[in-house]
Amino acid sequence: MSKRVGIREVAAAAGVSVTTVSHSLSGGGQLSDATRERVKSVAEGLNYAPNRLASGLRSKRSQIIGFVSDEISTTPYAGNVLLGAQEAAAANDQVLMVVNSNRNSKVEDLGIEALLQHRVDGIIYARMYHQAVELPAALSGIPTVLLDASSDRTDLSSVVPDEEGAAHTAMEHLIEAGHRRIGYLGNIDDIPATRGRLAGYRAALTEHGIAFDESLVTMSESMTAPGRDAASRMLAQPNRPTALFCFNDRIAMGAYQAAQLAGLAIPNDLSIVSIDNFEVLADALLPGLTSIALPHYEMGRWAIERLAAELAGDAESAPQQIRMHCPLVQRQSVGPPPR
Amino acid sequence: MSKRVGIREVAAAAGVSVTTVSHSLSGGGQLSDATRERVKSVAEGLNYAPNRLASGLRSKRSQIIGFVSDEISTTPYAGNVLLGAQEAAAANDQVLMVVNSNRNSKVEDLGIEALLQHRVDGIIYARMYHQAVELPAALSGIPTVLLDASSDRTDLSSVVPDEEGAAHTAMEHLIEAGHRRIGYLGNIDDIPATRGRLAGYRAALTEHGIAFDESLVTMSESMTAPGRDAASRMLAQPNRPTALFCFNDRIAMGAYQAAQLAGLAIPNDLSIVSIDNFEVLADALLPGLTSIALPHYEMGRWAIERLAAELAGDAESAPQQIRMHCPLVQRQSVGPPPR
DNA sequence: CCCATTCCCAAAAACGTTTTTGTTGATGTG
DNA sequence: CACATCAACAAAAACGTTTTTGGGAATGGG
Repeated sequence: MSKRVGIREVAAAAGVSVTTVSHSLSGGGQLSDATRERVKSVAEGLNYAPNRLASGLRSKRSQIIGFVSDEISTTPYAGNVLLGAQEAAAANDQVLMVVNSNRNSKVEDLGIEALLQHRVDGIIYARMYHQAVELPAALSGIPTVLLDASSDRTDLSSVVPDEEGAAHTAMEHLIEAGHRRIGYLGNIDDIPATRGRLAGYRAALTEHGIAFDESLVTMSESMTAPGRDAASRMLAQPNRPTALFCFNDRIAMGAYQAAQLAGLAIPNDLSIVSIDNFEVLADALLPGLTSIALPHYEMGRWAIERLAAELAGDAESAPQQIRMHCPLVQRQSVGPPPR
Repeated sequence: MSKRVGIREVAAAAGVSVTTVSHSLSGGGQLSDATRERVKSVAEGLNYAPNRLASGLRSKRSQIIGFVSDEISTTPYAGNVLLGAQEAAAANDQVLMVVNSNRNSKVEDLGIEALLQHRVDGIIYARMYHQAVELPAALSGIPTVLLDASSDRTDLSSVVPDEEGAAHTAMEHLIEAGHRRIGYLGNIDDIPATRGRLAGYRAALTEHGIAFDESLVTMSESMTAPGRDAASRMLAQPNRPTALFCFNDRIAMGAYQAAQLAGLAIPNDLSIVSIDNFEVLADALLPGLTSIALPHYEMGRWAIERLAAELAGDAESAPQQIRMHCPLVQRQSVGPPPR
């Protein structure tokens, strides 16, 4: 592995010009199939691999996709998004260059500038939870796809979880199990998930002819302790709900603790379903927490594939803003309502 | 932003040659400080930014660091490692290209090959938990630093957590709180952490003149359910321990559940400390779980900095294999032993 | 005052590809 | 048979830098 073999060595070995080698490998130009194949096998035999710096320089295609996210630590979501993106990229002969802003727009601009200097072909602009964003100016002029983020730009493709559908699925599951009095432990932040999940909750109730009851809805910070408090208050009500739909797994964990404090067994006395499918929590809880999964891996894949399509100019289809389905992951926290 | 300005535009604007521009910006060559400064300000004014593909092609320095890991999803550790690495890289004017093998060596080889084609300057070969690795052949010939991984290669730098020290710190904390009968809920896998943490447990006991007691040590899979079972068995013993040191947070969560089942309150009846500082769990548990943090962010930083030093040929210091300190993060799961 | 340094800077080559433009011999056409 | 067309390939230019080599003017020493 002392020195990588270049296109000229291949050309010499095959007895053709470098032009022919380049065309053979890229499928361009007009060559006889015979030479094309011969060159290919010679290249293979010499273990030739292109220098992407050189090819990118000339062809204006670096085969690098920039991935900028706001916050890569603190959540295990990032890993799945990245994994999906990377696997899809690999399938396209692309590779990911990642940059993290840590929620600092100065850092973000610097990171994007670095990506641009490296001539990334396009950028995935990702958030670690669904939110509305304003696109940084540095991104004008480069193909961009939004991931777990939405904006008012209709000229950009984006993918976010179907929040309303997720809540709806969760509620359907509880209703099918026989529950009619279902509490919602909601979130208080002004983010799309807050609105979407509440809407899904209400829609499912309406669909099944269940009246909406103010007293069955609370809003709190989406963390364990506030969730616990909210759940405790709700469970202390005279006509307590037989099931709780939680904004996310952390709140659900608080609900578990509240149930324990109230002496209620899950799922016999109380059913719980939530959103996140945060496996380390959901699997670890006793009993296992039934939860709606956010499609992080799939969003990662979709974003890359969409970007690839737009880069290919392929089927100059209009940009798409999609909301992705969120599947239910059943564990043991849901049962029929107590008699 | 229609067209990025190149070095020749800068040269023209400054009234010098491209050579001079290149030297001015890189600090090379011998130029008068006057021209150097003038060129710099002209470049700045024109908003010049180098094309890294071109500069890398000629200089053989792409300023890209490859990051290959075995498994980027499933754990939130990856994010912190990546964050540390990326921040350190940014400080060196480098950027990260990430590739994930998903534990598949074929995929790994392909990923490494892609990195090599992009002419990364060096590679961080990372694992998501401390383990011994055999270096893939593809990595011979490129500067490499191991992260959270150790090998028998003494010519490679590596950084891993100080497993024994971590266990020792945890034990010191319990012993200082007054505990003498301390159970260890260990792990069963054949990995460095298993050996190191057990060694740290024993060392701390010995240091404080506490006899090692077989019956206070169990080994189980490092997940919640097995941890719960192991803890239950241990707590059912006649002379039960007053504190538990857990291999990791998942087992600790099992211990919490076992304590609950046994009617023991934490920390009044039972103290618990573990290793991982897996915040989503540790913060969410009631009471908060005191845990030793694995220095993922710091390992990420160190690996990049070490790699940069080796790339610079800087202080041709020998490769270093270091074990990094793991700090204690106190929450509410430790108290004095019951009377 | 002449020659050798030294100080600045510019011209040209190089990096490894892709793309554009040329060239050659074969084939078809009227 | 002269000419246009075409297939198959090669030569050369180009991408935007960095590095190597060259060279003129100022400086210093004898």
